[in-house]
Amino acid sequence: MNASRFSKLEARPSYADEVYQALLDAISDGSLAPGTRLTQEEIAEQMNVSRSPVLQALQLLRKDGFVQDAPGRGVLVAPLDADWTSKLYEVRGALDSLAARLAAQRCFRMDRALLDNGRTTSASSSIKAMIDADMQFHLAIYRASGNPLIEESARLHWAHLRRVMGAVLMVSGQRHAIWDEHAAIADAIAAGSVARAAELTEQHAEHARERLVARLRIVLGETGSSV
Amino acid sequence: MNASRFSKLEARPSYADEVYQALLDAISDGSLAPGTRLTQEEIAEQMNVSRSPVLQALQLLRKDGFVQDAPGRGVLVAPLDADWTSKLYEVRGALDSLAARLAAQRCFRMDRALLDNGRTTSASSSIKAMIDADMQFHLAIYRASGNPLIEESARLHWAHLRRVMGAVLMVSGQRHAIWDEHAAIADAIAAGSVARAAELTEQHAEHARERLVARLRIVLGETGSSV
DNA sequence: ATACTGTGTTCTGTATTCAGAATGTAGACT
DNA sequence: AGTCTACATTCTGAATACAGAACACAGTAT
Repeated sequence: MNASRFSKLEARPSYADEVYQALLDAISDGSLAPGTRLTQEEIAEQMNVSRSPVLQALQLLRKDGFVQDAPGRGVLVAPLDADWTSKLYEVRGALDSLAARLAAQRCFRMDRALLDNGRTTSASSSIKAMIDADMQFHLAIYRASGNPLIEESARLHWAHLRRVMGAVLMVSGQRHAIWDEHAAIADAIAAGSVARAAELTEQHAEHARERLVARLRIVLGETGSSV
Repeated sequence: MNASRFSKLEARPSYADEVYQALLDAISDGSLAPGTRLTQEEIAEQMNVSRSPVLQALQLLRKDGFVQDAPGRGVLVAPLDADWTSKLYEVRGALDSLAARLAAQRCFRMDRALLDNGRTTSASSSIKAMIDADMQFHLAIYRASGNPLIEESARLHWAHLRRVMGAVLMVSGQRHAIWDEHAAIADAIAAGSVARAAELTEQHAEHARERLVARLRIVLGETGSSV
């Protein structure tokens, strides 16, 4: 068997991984609402597996902060928390800024389609498409940074943010402002302006944080900020 | 039962958590050398539990990058990797810088004992004590930042770094330079000099990165840098 | 009526069993 | 001798079985 004519078939992901992904998706896109009670048996039955892989998946999700231990009765899809989200944005801002700096050092030229696509989706399409375009833009920068750890962390952050974004239903006017900022960031990176790219990115994260957290507080019926 | 005379007994951590911690400690402090093969049965027997909690613990550790899937035969304690470590330091630097900025905004006055303690340990004591003092210094800043997510991420980073630090056996001269930098950072934070604290911290992380990664490459017998 | 206690139900985490995949080894064949 | 195949071994991940903790409810005593 010298002729390597056969394509490698990728290893089947374990059930535990699949359950993890399925739950993560459902939680991120809001189809599992914050506060929902989950039991291992329920999930196991619905996905046609035993409780073992479900248990493992839930442990992973707990570590990531997507579910909490409910008092005694199963686990809870983590409720939305404005303070926590605000702090998550702080971390994300630092990471985004780092990624922008690194990408600018390489004068990364982003595919303009990402920007164009973002603008068009922000005008018309669904919330989901808007969030997705947003994420794709930032993911491109993470990848361009050459540091895979950034994307790894950011993926988790974005899963959390998707949840919040979906819940607060940003209006398209705000979305437009976002893509102006995106364009400026892309230009700075392509021009190799390291400091400027970092600064714009930090401001962008800060703006996004303010917009999002303020709206989240309204949705949650919170009165003031404790942070 | 109105008199609350009884101290709450804390919930017993699950076996899975305990196995996770025990393995994490052993890997971080080097008693489980990089490249060591681990089997679930071995661990289970040594810790007097069944394979179930061990499996869960290993999944967690795999997600954190402390172990890898060995080809077909068990898992492997992750080998040290200079490039990867370098990138980890990039992320840590960004987070440290953020923490320093936030701590400086609050003019956090650090307990001088941490600094004094660091200097004395760097002169005489064991490697372990030196690393510990280093970590305690940075942990204090993370806590002072008021953003618990920073400490959460950083704990993982430090577990990785402890491994590397232990492996390269820094000489005490370098250690001394570190505590000069620490003192300067603490001063800047206490003075509320946000920008300066951030800058010093970033430089500190960069220095530490260069020192550590260079030594690691020597230990690993690598020739050049691909980053 | 109210407060307390005992019991049933529910759900988790751990142990145990089971089935499948990968490696190593011995033997057969050229 | 070298190579291929069949089998034994080893190890994992999933399924099942088991024991203990937490809540809910009912019944009893005051």
